[in-house]
Amino acid sequence: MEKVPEECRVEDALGILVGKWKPIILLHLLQQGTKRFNELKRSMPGITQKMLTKQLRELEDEYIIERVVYPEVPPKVEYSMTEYGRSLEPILEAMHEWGKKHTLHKMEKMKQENS
Amino acid sequence: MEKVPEECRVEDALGILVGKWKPIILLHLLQQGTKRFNELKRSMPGITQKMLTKQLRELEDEYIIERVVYPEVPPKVEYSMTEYGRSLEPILEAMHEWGKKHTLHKMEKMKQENS
DNA sequence: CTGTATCCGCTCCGATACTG
DNA sequence: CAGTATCGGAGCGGATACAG
Repeated sequence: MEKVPEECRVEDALGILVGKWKPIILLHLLQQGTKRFNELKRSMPGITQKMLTKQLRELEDEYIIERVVYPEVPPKVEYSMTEYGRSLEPILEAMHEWGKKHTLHKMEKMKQENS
Repeated sequence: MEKVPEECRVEDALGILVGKWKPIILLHLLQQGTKRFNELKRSMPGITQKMLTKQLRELEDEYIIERVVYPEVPPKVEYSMTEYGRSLEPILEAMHEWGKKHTLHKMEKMKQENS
């Protein structure tokens, strides 16, 4: 119960999840642990190297994922969720569940309107 | 326990929350119930009429908020959360809490890196 | 009071080519 | 293998003017 509404921090979480490929990247890393750059790329048909790199960098900058470079030839880079990043999992799960329901809910509503 | 990863619906929820002013609009309507267009506008310094209209329409299209027009002169339009829209509240709350922690977490990390 | 209509800069994202 | 560089289109959001 607050007299003065606390400042809204929803955007801080939102900003991290926003990006065409970020939720799916996080899903892969959460479900399958450590993955190499090309493994991720192969598991996301349609993504370009540029976009994968960009989204991974942004998640890394927020300490959500970790990037480990192995100084080998050919190069090998592994990505994984940080312990901290895993704290997003309940939110992603909640959004996924809500999203599923919403898809159905919207179909219902639109059927009603077109009758 | 699923063999085949279920299709990701995080985006469906994400898409609804994305928009520069949407979280703050939802916050106002959740905390303060029904509000008129200009009440909302006054409570969001910086927003333009065009943007407020646009974001409200998008939320309405997703059945998250309800728009009631009173056929008066001057016009009177009231906005409120739908019952359905309120199902987003736990997610918004979770994102808000996570966002607060993230702000602190990031400050810590950046302090470490600059030392 | 509650909107529309325009114009316009900016960022996101895709396509493509190149590199160590 | 894992990137970087460049170009270009599309859409978001701001400023401003107009309308019922």
